[in-house]
Amino acid sequence: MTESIRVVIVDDHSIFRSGLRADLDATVEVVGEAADVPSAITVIRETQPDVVLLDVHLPGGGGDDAAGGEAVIRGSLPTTTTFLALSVSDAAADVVRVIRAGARGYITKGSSGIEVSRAVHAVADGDAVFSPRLAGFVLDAFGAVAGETATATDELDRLSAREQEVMRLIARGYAYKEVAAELFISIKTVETHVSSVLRKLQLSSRHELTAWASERRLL
Amino acid sequence: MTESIRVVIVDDHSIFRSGLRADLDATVEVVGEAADVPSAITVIRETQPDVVLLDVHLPGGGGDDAAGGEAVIRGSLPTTTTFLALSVSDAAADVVRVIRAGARGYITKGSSGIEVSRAVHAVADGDAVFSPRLAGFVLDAFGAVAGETATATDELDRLSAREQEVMRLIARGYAYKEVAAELFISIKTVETHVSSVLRKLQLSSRHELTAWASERRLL
DNA sequence: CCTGCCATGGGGGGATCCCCTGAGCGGCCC
DNA sequence: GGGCCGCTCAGGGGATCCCCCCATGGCAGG
Repeated sequence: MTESIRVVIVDDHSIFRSGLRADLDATVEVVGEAADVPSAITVIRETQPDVVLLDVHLPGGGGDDAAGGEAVIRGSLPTTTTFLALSVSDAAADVVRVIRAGARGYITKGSSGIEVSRAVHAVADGDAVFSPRLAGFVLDAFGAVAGETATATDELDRLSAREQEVMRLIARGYAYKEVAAELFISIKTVETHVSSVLRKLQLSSRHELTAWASERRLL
Repeated sequence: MTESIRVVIVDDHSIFRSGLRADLDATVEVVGEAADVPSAITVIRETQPDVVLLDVHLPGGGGDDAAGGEAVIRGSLPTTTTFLALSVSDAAADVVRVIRAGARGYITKGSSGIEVSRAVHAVADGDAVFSPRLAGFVLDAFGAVAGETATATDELDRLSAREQEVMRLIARGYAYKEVAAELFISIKTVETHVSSVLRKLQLSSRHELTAWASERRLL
């Protein structure tokens, strides 16, 4: 940890590479640079850096899809390589794509050298790092994954245990007779339960019930 | 940024607080400590720290729900306060809960003082930081959010423009005649489109269609 | 003991869904 | 010009959905 961290900078602007190289502090050693995807792969293979600083808008992805770069680089290298994405953009689509391509962090180019150095250390340790404007987005998205499940409890416990069973099956698209077969009860009983569920949740059809359950991730 | 960052440590183990205070580097100034939720609120109000280092498993949440603490603290303070969660646990449920409570980062107690210092600086700048074991989890969850949206395009463009229109309305729970009124076409035409959609997507009912669209966040 | 809630079941009926067959019209491509 | 496809519309029919009425038995609370 006290040793310097070896990084490779991949960016198509040489001035930006120089600036980054100058601003990174003493604990980060730049062992290579590349301006495009093919040379990046070569440099990374040769130098085996701890972290790759990767510009999001690399040319070479082929046409308007200016961002196939990460995936290509990623797919051409051992998974042990760690990426930290640099971008002028804070668009949601860019963030998602880069993260899916395997980057462990995403910071904007407005960051100072000290901030970049800190982020480099963090991802070298395996941490995930996101710049301020992106952090909110990522956290919101993450929280949403399991989030609404919590608030649904309030309305959900107004249903009896049996009604909840029926509700889940109905919301998944089961027909009444399928629910009946699944729970070993009569179709008429299923109808009674569904009516109760719709009344208690103030819904008017099984379609709305599906949407309701879907929003709350009860499926 | 070159000034020291003022932090408050909230943890029910005094030895851990002392260790953390000793291990944090010179750029971080500990201006207060607390061992439980009520005193934490008081201390934070008085000292107005830049960052609050918060133990996840604080007692005082009331009974087995050992984690209501963050929400209580969070709800009692201005939203400008930034939280960094510390935990021995890397359970998914803990992470989700803490993030939803408003923490900007989550690191494990196995981290060194240097690592904690670095994380404190990061969240003070507005970054989001996650420890190695948690990073993978968070990134996976995040990627999943928008991941399926991308792959849905493949199946989605097999539908004609009109079919997609009808599909979206149907998936939202519109009745056939409502779709017909919305699109100024006959109910029979709607039926035809729905049949095509179901056939092309290999589904058998509008309920499954709702679930299909919901999973891909097309609503 | 009576009232309320829950789970179970039934009859009936109108609305809706889903599929079948069939058809006309306009555009695109070879 | 002749297929091929998409958009439009129609009739009919069986299955399903959702509501109305109703009843029985169990179980908890006032």
